[in-house]
Amino acid sequence: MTTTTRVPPVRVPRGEARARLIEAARSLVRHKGFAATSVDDLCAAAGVTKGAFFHHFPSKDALGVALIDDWTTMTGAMFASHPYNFKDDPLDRVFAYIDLRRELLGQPLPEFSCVAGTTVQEAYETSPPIRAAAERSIRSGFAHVLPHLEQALAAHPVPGVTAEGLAQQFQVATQGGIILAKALDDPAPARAAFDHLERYLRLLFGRPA
Amino acid sequence: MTTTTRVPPVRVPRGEARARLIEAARSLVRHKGFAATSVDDLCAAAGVTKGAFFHHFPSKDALGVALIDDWTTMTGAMFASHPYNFKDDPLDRVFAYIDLRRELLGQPLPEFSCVAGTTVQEAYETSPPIRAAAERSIRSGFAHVLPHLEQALAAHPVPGVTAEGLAQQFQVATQGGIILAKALDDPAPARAAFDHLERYLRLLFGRPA
DNA sequence: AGCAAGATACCAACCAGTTGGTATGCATTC
DNA sequence: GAATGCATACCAACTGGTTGGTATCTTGCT
Repeated sequence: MTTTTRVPPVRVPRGEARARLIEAARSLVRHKGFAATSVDDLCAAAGVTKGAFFHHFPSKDALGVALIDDWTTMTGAMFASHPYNFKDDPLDRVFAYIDLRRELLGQPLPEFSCVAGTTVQEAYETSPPIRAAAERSIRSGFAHVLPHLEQALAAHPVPGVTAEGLAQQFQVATQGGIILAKALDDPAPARAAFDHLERYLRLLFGRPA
Repeated sequence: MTTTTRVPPVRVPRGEARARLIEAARSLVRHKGFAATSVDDLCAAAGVTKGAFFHHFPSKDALGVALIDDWTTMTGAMFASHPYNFKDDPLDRVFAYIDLRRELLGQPLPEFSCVAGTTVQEAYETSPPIRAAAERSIRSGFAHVLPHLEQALAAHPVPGVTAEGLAQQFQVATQGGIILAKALDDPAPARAAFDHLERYLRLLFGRPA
C-alpha cells in the first residue's frame, strides 16, 4: 500500500482569490474574448476552485462587471500618475499622452487590447450590467485628455469643435486601431491612428510639428 | 382516435439552407457575438437541421469564415454600385462616401455593426482562418475610398500622408465609432467620428465646408 | 464560537460534432 | 424517353464532453 502522500496543491494565499480571478480574466478575455472564456478556464488560470469563484461573484456576468471596473481604475490610476500630466502647456500634455499611447503599442497585441472594448462588443445587448460597466470605462477614458483639451480650446477656440467631442476621438482611435491591428495582425495601423489624430489636432490648433 | 394530422414543418426549400444559415449568422453574430452564438441557435434561426449545417460547413469556424467573406462581397457590391462613385471630383466622392456612412448610422445599432470587426475581436488569436477572412474584409473596405484618395492626393499632395494611410482611418473611424456607440448605447459618437474625419480631410486638402 | 473564505462534489442543460439514413436532381446509357 | 447510377442536399437522433451554477462541507482567522 503506497501512502498517497497528500501533496497539498500550491494554494493561493487566503484573501487573494478574488484578485487572482480578475487578473486571470483580464488575460483570458484579452486572448479569447469573454464568451469563449469559461468559468473553469478562469478558475484553472487563477489557481482557485469553482467554489471560490461563486463565493466572490454571483455569476459569470458579475465577474465581467468587476473585471471592467477593475480595468477602469487600473488604467485611470496609470494615466493619472504619468508625467505627461505635468507639462506646462495643455496641448503639450495632449501630445505627450499620444506619445504614451504609441509607446504602449510596442507590447504584444493582447497586451494592448482593451478589456472594455472587447467585452462590450460581445455583450452590449445580452448583458446590460456589462454594457454599463463598459460605458463607465470608456467615459473614464475621456478624462485622461478632457481637461487638457478644455484648456487648449479655451486658449484657442475652434468653431464647431468641443473638448468632449475631441476626447471621444481618442477612444475612437484607440478602439478602431486595436481592431485594425487584430485583423491585419500588425500594430502599425493602431500607431497610424494616433499619428493621424496628432496631425488633426496640430491642424486644428495651428501647432505644426 | 384522433388522427394527429401530421403538420409538415415549414421546410426550407432545397438549396437555400446554406444562404439561410449565413443570413441567420449575420443577424445573430451582430446581436450576440460569434462565440455566444451556438450552432443550434443558427439552425433554429435558419429553420434548418444540424445535419444541414454540417453538410455545408465542416465546422462552426468555417461558417464564420463564410459569413465574413459573404459580408465582404455584400458590402463591396453595395458601395461599388452607389452613386457617390460617379461624382466628378475625387474629394467630393470621398465626402459623399462619408455622408453615406453617416446615413447608415440611422439604422438600429445591431444593423450597422460590422460583422468582421465584431468577430475578429473575439477570434483573432483562436482561429487563424477567421482572422484572415476579417483581414480580407477590412482590406476590401479600404478599396471603397482608396482610388478617390489616391486621385485627390495626386492633385494635392500632402507631405507625410499616403492614400493607404488615410483609407485606414476610414476603417478606424468606422470600427471605433461602433464600439463607442455600443458602450454608450448611442449612435451619436459614431456619427461624430465621421464628422471629425471629414474636418480632418478638409484641413488636409484645404477644402473648407 | 462565529463567520468569511474557500474546497469538493455534483447537476441539468447545453455544446460542437457524428451517425446512419432518406429525398431529390442530374447525367449517362440503352 | 425510360431506367440506371450516383452525387448532392438534407434530416432526426445521438454522443462525449463542457457549460454555468449549486449544495454542502472544511479551513483558518478574530
